[in-house]
Amino acid sequence: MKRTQIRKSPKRPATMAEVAARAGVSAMTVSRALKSDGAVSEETRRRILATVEELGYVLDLSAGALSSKRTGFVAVLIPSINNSNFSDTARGITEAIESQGLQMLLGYTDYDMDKEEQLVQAMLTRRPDGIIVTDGRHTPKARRMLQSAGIPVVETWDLPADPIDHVVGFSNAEASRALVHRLYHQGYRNIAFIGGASRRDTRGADRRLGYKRAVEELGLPPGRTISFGNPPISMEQGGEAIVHLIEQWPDVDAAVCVSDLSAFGAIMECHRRGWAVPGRIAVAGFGDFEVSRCCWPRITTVAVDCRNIGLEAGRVLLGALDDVREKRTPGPETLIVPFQVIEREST
Amino acid sequence: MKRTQIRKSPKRPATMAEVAARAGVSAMTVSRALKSDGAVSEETRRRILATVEELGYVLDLSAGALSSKRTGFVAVLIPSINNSNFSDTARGITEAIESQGLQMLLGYTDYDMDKEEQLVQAMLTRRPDGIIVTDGRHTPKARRMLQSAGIPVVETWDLPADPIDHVVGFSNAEASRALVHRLYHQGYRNIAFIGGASRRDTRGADRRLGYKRAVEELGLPPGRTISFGNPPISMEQGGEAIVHLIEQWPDVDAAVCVSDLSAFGAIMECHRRGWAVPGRIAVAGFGDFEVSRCCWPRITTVAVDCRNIGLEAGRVLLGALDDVREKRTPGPETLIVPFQVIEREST
DNA sequence: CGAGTTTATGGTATCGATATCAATCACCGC
DNA sequence: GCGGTGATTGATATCGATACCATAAACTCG
Repeated sequence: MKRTQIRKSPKRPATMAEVAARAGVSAMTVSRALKSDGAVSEETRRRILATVEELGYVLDLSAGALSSKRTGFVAVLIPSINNSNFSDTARGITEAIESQGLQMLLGYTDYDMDKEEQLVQAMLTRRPDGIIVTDGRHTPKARRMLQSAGIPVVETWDLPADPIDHVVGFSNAEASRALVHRLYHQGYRNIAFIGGASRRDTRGADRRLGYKRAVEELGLPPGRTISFGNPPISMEQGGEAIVHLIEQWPDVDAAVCVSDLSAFGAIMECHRRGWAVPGRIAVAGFGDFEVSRCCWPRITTVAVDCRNIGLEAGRVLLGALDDVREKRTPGPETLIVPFQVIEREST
Repeated sequence: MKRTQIRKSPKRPATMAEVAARAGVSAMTVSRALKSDGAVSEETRRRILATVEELGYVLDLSAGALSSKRTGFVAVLIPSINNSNFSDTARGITEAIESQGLQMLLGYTDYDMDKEEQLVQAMLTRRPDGIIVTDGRHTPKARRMLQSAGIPVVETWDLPADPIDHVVGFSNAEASRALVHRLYHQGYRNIAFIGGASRRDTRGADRRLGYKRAVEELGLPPGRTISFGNPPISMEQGGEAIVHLIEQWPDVDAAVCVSDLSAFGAIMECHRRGWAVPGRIAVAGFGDFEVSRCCWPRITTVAVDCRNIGLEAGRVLLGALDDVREKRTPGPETLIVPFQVIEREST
């Protein structure tokens, strides 16, 4: 037996059916009126929109997602939200996809592959239309889930040897190598590396790898690396590290840091101790953070256009979604974005 | 006429019904087995989880949300994702809610009320279980939508005169006022304010207001304020501003900046020009960013525990959600978080 | 002017889960 | 051995939109 419930309470939000009834049309017509593409006469649309306004109706996309099989979500995993490089990428992604009515579902992995795996699972639970990750390495299970999710995947900030699907990135190792070569060109011969030993920060590990390759190629004294705890590496840790570095190898004349933040911390510590930068030791960073452009001495670094990585990743994803819709099946796309060594006063 | 579709394609993800059929139980039992609380015998659960694994089944929450009328989303609006104060708050919120299986839906307002209004609308479309905003002022329409959404609302980073629902924040004006008083106590008498004139950054405007009140109370020369463009304010802009400031009022002995970032930029510019900080001019900031603790001179600032604001906002929201579930109806909660003036070498 | 096409709209099935209530079964105490 | 209690499971209706197809009206053109 079905009983009609009569409620006066305006608590329960209005449904599309109610709007339809009130406007004297079918629910389907209301649905069309609320999409931009829907073919509805101008007059009807006006009437419907007025009713929507009157009832304070808000479309329920979670219901729409179920029937249309498109959620309009793009899952995005970044290592940390506090790192402005990654948040710039997230912003770029947002800019690229919001014009298509897509919305970002953001998660932080804390530089941890296991956390990434959990997040991939949690995100897939929301049935995103696509997913963008900030890494080229994953746990086997995460990889499997990404592959079999049946949605476009974009790996960014890396150039994986064996991509899952699409890629928008650059080689952290190559970038770091280029930076060391530049320092060599400037005349430095005892070059050390600070950071990047953590198993967690794979991009940092790649940068260290590039450093190692470079010192080998150039015949410089190898093995001068200092590491510290888990990412995210702080400015303070950069300061501590450079002190250890100079204690351990007093002849070093340049330090490449895994990121500008640690480079900045290192330089400030040098100031406090009266070590001239670059007189006593040159310091370079990675990432071209705002602080590096603004501090004194300004920091030599590797610049990548982080926002652009996001824009391109979003663009590639949109393209892939279009391909699915149009039943085209082009192969995965790999886009290599440029990096640039910027020489400043710290070296 | 209905035709049975036989597909070999594993493209289409498995459904709960398929898992159920394969495990020889009903869909309802699968659903229970996948929730932690569900009452299912150990033996059945094991069998179901094995089948889930075998088929690579991933729960579809977007379908679950429709029937349970709970999406598990918490919408969070922050002014900018690149500002580590706000991203720390977002991180705190995530920490607080993820234990309850809730997920954050993040949006950036770009310090723009109109954008906030659009975002509120877009977010409500996803039917979040609650919403957290980083402001106490909103467009009339945004306010109306928040009020009538029928979900708990938490306003943070502010103490609105007329709260919508719950509040977790502090008075930016009071904090700024306290900072000026501290400078006065240190002996500064010609104190200026940099930033915060934008109609967009209401927190910045409040800080400027607190400054004005303080100089009035203390009988100091008023009106020494410099503003610059729209937020987010950059380090570079802080540098430009302090130059204008000193040109315009050569007798200023201290500058309060709307944020640590502009304070840092100002200090660096002073370095470049050979103006001693604090000898020629003292500089204070707001927000206790990492750079202020690490640079030299370290920057006097107002510290707020940003992550804690997020944790508390999350906690308040969870409480409110519990209240709804248990049909309790306590009044809105207002939690005032402390701030602290930290005196360092820049003043 | 009639066949063919386009435009606007509605009816119905369906997306994939969960709420709710009912049914079954084992076990317990007296 | 019987009613009662709690644990486990299932059947069915439903959440609120959109896809898909059908239909009616208006319009096009040789």
